[in-house]
Amino acid sequence: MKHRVIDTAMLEGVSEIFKILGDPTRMHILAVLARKNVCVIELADEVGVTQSAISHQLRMLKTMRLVASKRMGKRIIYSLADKHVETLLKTAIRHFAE
Amino acid sequence: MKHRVIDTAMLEGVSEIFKILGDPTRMHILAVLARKNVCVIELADEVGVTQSAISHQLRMLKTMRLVASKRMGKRIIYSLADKHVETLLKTAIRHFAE
DNA sequence: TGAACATATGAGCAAGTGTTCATATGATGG
DNA sequence: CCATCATATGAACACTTGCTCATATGTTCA
Repeated sequence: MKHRVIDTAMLEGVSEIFKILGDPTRMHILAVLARKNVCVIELADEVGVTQSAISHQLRMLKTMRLVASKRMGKRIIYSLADKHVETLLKTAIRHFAE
Repeated sequence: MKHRVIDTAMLEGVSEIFKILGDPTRMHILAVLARKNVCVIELADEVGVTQSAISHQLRMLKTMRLVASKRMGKRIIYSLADKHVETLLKTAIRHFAE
């Protein structure tokens, strides 16, 4: 292996973010949240998987700081963490449209 | 499940691209190719995995039309498929830098 | 042509992933 | 305060993934 020209840590970091986005369910969750802030049950309904599956994925998305949450009455409302995430999503969609 | 507002096929497509980018080895390959066009052996050397592993990944990257190849003497030189891929990579890196 | 080099491929395996089911935890409001 | 609703969590699973090893397939040029 030659002298390293490329920052490995950066590669790991970037690919980790891509990996998160590389799953249809998570992508769907983010796409819904890009349109409106909703609770877990509504997410499950929109995405079409169980509440449990949504919860598991939300935990991951939250750990990676892609989504945020706040309690509203007896619901917990999820939203995109920041504009940054939104930009990333929209860029991706634009790129896909080609 | 409610009336579908989001294009599922699009979600699948976009997340499929992200999935490809969501692996450090593939990311590393693309990062090298963003700097120069090289043969399989040199890629293996730079990335630090076996020739076989590189070949397997290159096949995937080629199928997804992210890289292109052309024979030069006894070597096969790989390169990024187009500017489009390059843009995607650079965007990702910029986003990661934050 | 054929020995040597470059790349591709297939089987097999260990590790990782996303889902479901069952259940726990937590918070609310009557 | 406690029944109920909302969310989170853990175990188990089928499935996928990326790697290695061995070998096949090309390609070149002496």
